[in-house]
Amino acid sequence: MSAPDWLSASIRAAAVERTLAAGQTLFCTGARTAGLYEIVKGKVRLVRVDRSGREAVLQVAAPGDTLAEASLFSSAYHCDAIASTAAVVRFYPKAILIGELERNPKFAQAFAAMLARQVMTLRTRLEQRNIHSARDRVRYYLAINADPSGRTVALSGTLKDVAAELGLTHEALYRTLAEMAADGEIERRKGTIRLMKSVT
Amino acid sequence: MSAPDWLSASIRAAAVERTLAAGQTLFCTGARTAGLYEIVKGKVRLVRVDRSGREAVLQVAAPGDTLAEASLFSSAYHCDAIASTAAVVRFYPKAILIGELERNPKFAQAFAAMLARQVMTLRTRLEQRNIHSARDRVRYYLAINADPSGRTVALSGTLKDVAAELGLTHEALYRTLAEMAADGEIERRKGTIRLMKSVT
DNA sequence: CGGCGTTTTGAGAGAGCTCAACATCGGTGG
DNA sequence: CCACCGATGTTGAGCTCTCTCAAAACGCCG
Repeated sequence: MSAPDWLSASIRAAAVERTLAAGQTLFCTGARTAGLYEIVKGKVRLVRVDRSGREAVLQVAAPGDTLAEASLFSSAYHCDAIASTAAVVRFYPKAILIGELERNPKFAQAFAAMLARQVMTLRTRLEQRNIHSARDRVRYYLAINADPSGRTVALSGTLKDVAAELGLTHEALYRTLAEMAADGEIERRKGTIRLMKSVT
Repeated sequence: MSAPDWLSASIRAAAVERTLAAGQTLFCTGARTAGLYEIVKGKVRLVRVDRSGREAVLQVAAPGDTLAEASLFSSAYHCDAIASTAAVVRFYPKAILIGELERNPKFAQAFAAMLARQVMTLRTRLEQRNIHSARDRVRYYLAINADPSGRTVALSGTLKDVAAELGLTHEALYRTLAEMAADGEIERRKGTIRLMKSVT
């Protein structure tokens, strides 16, 4: 969720890089936890699959983000990690991180802060899921992902991906965006969306 | 999310207790963060209110749980905390905790572990919200909140509260429970629900 | 050019939401 | 002790909204 400025040089040295093809699985639910990953390139999504086969997207990690931080304290992964695009990840073994956590208070604090940010992000997503109207949910998404000017939103990946992240079917998202564009609320461009109304 | 075994005695000493009436607000969104709270008695819920007035329940803290941990690293609260019942909370000032975090690696590690557990809990709730069928969502809730025997679930508070936690209207929850009882899937008793089918 | 995945649009149905009425329970006060 | 009151619990009916299934246009890449 943030550039890993909290990873000290000594830890970085112990890291191993790994390349993933699009669609490749990094780890599965139930597998023993080995450590955490930092995304170097590409996108990796964290999902859980329920028995009906639906895929719930828990997180989409972009370069600089880390994956599976929580699993440091757990013996098995609780989600599947799948590369959305071709990707490169850096792997940090669990034992080294835990050792650093015990020895280096600065690192421990930074790590805790990172987890705290994750908690807030997840809460925001939970709040988003409470919005029933597709249009309001899209508005919320746009508001959160808008660039500092609050005027444009860069779309991460395909609209289909965005739909999954929003918990909508892709059809519902297409329709909603089309309506919003027709109402002049947004303007669609290649890979970005311009907000015409300022976000309250 | 866990008994605060990670709070050292010296920190405990600095804590202040406070009593809340049912419905009373502990803190509001946007207020400057003062520290975190431990629930001693009663229940306090963490909510966000969207512009349509809907209340999204982010967490229901019971005795032993802590509230607003993430806000240690943030200058303002991001949710409202409201007592669901009459409650007693213990307040731990931010400055003391941060000091301890820097000085005591054991504490920092325990704190990080607690946050990691929160992250997993939130992900589970996010997954739950992805389930569209009311019945499946209730099943999921029952499975998660079942006691070790996996046979009975103690209802925390009113069914209305549970409905809010599940992201359902209370009518939908009532109906679903009635149907499940009619189908022999559950048995309803005062304050508890017995699962008749074992959870897969 | 052909194939595959994304993007679009259409029509229908199901499921939960909304509004509404009523029952039930617990507490309060006369 | 009983009437009253508010909140919870319960059930009914209609409606809206998204999901689902379907089909077609578009864009990208080999």
